[in-house]
Amino acid sequence: MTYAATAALRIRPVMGVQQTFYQRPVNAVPATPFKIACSNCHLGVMCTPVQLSDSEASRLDELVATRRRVRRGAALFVPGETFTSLFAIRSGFFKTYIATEDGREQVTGFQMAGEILGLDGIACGSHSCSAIALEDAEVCVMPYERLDEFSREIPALQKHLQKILSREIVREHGVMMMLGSMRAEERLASFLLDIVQRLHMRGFSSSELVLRMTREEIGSYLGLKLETVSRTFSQLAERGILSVRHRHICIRDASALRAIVVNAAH
Amino acid sequence: MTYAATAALRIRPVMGVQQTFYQRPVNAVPATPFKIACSNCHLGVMCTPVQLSDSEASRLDELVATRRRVRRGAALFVPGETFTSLFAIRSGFFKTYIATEDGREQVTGFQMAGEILGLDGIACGSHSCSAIALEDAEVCVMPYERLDEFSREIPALQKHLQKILSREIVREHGVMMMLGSMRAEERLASFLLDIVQRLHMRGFSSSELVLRMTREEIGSYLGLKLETVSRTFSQLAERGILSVRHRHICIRDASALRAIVVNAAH
DNA sequence: CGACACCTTGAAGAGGTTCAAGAAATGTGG
DNA sequence: CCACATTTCTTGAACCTCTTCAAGGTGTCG
Repeated sequence: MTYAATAALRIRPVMGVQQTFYQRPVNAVPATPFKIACSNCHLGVMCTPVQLSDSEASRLDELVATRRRVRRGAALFVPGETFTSLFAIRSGFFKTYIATEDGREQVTGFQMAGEILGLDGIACGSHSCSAIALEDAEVCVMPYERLDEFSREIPALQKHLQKILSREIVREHGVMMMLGSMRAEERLASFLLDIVQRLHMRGFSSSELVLRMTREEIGSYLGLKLETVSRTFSQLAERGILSVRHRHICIRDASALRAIVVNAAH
Repeated sequence: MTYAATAALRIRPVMGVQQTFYQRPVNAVPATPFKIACSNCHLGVMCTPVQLSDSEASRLDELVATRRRVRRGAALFVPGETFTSLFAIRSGFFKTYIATEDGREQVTGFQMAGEILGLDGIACGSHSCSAIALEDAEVCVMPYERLDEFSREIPALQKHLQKILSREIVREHGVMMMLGSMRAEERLASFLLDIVQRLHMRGFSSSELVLRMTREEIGSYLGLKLETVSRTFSQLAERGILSVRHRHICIRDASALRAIVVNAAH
């Protein structure tokens, strides 16, 4: 077993079934192996790539001030909270959402290990959305001031933070496309493909997954009501494209699922 | 007339009616006057605020490599094009949109003078969306490498670029909310309020505006068909909230318009 | 094991889309 | 500068997708 794989296990222990959501099926072909320990972690990509000298690399170890545990259901930050740090997800699963005065909520994303939370706070010094852990989680706390200071010394870091921000913008463009011009079935299909692809990058199955969010949260993200999400799951299952047992999803016909997203003429 | 107002005229000449879209009505109370010439320009905010020494400020004049004219209907950049520069809009009006293989388009935003284009290109070194001028425009070309270099010397600049990126993320959260959980009328109302507020910040009327985009482009942005946009305009006009003469819109009852966005219970 | 949260499914209804036709602006070329 | 072609906009009617309301089922957790 490579160091990379060990690291992966460290990030997301694969133990008992109860704990092991998004578990890699026993008989699955090992997914594309990691090149380095943190290759599936933005922070990792932020630290490791290419042009870092040893001294720079060791300097980066100081970037993470502390770790912070977030229990399932608890908030990592809430709107209005002063922005002090970015958070790299070490383990666990989050949702972010915004709320309006009149009580409407819109889930803006689901984040998993290796992704960065808190980017919204840079804009005006306080957070504008909530980040809620959907399973017990641990994050690396990176004080923004420190990050900024390090960026000045390590140009690659500065550039990388900008890339992470830009990537989020591009991701949201995709969400806008989905919300603006796809039908329910296409939205759910592209959602599942997105989640499963990101899990696959982390070494999990590309066909099986356990959702960490409710139908209502999926619906909020997709701009649909929970009943519509449920019905659409059922329809895809009936057509043999998925098996759905509550939150346990198995993609039986991935190309059919992709075809739904792409071929959806009109 | 203050220098600020002069500068505003320089940016957007107010001459004949044919040329003067978003014209400030003759009898309108002058809108919140500019504090400084570029206060309504991200680039300006990037350059001018607080902690810049004279030498730093003069250094920033070198940031803009060239100006570039973009004719109405022409592209500033297209998907796949190598990312080299950010663009500050000096005058004119743009739309950005992404397209899928199957020909669907989604307008991701409308940009006006003082706003920054090209942020999507940072993510992976090439642009992922198109930027099209909706009226003859001029942009300041800021080579990214140079920007990056300057950022290292001028910490405030580095921070400001991050803020611009983060602000775009937050803006898109708002779009997601709109697309995900608002009805047609609410979407159009929030769209108009957004546009008119941004125009007002630039010294134009807070009640009159001339749209630079078609119903179809508005519809694409709002996740609606052009017919629905047209009908919704008509309904709002019938209720006395707007006057609509093609692209010339007059907001007759701004608080009613705001109430549509906020009070939309459910 | 029982309470609670979550999910599924049905039926009726609303909001938005589609298709179609005509009217109003805009731009073009003579 | 005017007439014509083109684009853009409006409006109607039928249709369809998704929502709403409601009831019952399933899984989870204390």
